[in-house]
Parts: sequence; structure tokens; C-alpha cells
Amino acid sequence: MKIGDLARAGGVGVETVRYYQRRGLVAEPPRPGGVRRYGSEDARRLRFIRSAQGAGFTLEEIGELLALDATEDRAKARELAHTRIAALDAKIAELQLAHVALSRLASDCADEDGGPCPIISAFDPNS
Amino acid sequence: MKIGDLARAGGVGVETVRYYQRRGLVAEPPRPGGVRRYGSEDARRLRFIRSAQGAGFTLEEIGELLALDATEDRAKARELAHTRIAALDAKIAELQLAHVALSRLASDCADEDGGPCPIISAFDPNS
DNA sequence: ATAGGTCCCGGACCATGGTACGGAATCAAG
DNA sequence: CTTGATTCCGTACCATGGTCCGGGACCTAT
Repeated sequence: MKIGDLARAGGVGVETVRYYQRRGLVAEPPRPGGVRRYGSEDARRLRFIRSAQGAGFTLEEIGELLALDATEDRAKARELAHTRIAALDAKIAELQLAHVALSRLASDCADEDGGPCPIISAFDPNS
Repeated sequence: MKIGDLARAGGVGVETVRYYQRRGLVAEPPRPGGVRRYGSEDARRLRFIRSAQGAGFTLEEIGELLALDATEDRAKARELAHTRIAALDAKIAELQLAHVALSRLASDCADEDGGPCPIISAFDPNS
């Protein structure tokens, strides 16, 4: 696989792969003849990066995670996982609140009569 | 209220208030004697901005929402709400997946024996 | 053998959402 | 009435996560 193929396989752009390489998130692959050649492990790694980003990890944290993946430091791995699970729970709760607020907005704002929708109030916990 | 009081009331920094003002998210208040004077409506507005950010709205979208709050365009308001509710549902689902992945990582990585934790695999849907 | 598509590289640029800086004016308390 | 906090302003800077640019090299099919 060349860089373009890898990018497609990982669902990112070529420039992004190069960027990750600069950041050290993807190992420099062998370059027979000057051109980088990747294996399917690399595509898996890219997909992991995308998932982890979705989980709210920053690229820096993802770097740690990837480094950790090769070590035996189970305690550290669990710690990162637990920390992020807590953050995830908090974020999910926040989004659910927002969901409630928006649902309320949508229903308070049925197309019946005129007048402005109470957008700000819809988010106001004191109301 | 002066700007510093407002910032405290809204849970942001003074510079942030000024920034929002430049962005047009907060109206320019009267300035008797050259100093901005705010009312409690402004604090409410700041809190709204924070909530809406938590809901995943960008500052630009929040600007639209605030503009909308004063108009009678109920259809548009509902549309924005529904669009964001869908995005919220998608994001919540994503975070829940991540939660599962991380929980799995934490449990696969109990402190029993040595060896690296399967961090990348924990996120891999094919495994 | 020539054109198109990829690849290489470093460095510049972008959007978002702020945060900091510096110097002047003003205000509130001791 | 001085001292310290706060305000004013514009502009510059920051972090994150990319994205694009230009110019040269290379590969492959027509």
C-alpha cells in the first residue's frame, strides 16, 4: 500500500497521514525505492485513531495510548481508560441535557401561533 | 454590572466577553461614562452560550440561534433544533460505543497477568 | 516518449475559540 | 491623594487538527 491507498483505507486524507507521521502517531514505514509502503496494520491504526478521537481523546493522548499498546504497563492503560470513561459519562450526560433542551424547544415552538420561539429559555435550567 | 462581574456571573473570562462582543454574540450594552454596563439578561445570554456550546453548536450557529430568538421564524428555529437533535443522537451513540470500547479495554486489562493491554483491539469492531 | 496521476518535502496557511500584552484612563478604598 | 484594581482598546499570539502549495521525481498506460 502506498500513502494514498492507506489514506483511503483509513478514511482520512493523504496530508493527514503525513501529519500523523510527523506527530509520531503512525510509525515511519519502510520505503523501498523512496516510497513509503504500508501494511494493513497501519490502516487499523488509522481507524483506531479515528475511533479514539470520537471518544474524545486528543491526538496527544492517542499518542500515549498507542505507545502504551506496546508496553506492559497495564495499570497505566487502565487508568487512562477509567479517566476517559468518566469524561465520557459526563459528556454523555451533558449531551442528553442538551437533547432535552432542544426537544423542549422544538415542542414549545410548535407551528401553532406566531411570536418568537423561546430559544434561550429552552436551555435555561431555571424555567 | 461591569464586564468583570458579568464574566464571573457567566462563568467565562473578561476577554471572552469582549471576544463575544466582537463576534456579535452579546449586544453592545450602554456605556454611561465609557464603561459597559450590563444587566442580568446578559448573564443569562452568556449561560445560554455555554449550554449551547455544550450541545455542540459552534459560536456561529449560536449567533444564528440568538438572532432567531428575537424573530418570529418558528419554522427555522424548529429546523435548527431538529438538525442538532439528530447530530446529538449520533454523537451520543458514538460516545456510547466508545464507552463500551473503553470498558472492554479496562476489563480485558485486569491486573492479573503481564503482557500489553489490547488497546487498539479494544476499539476494533472486527474483534 | 509523453501525459496524468502519485509521490516526495518543507513550510505556509486555515478555522475555531479563545488568551495575552501593553499602555492609558478611571474608580474605590484607605 | 495615592495605590491597586478594573476598564478601555487594538493587535498579536496560542493550541488543535489539519489542509494546501510549489516544485521536483517517479511510474504507468497510451
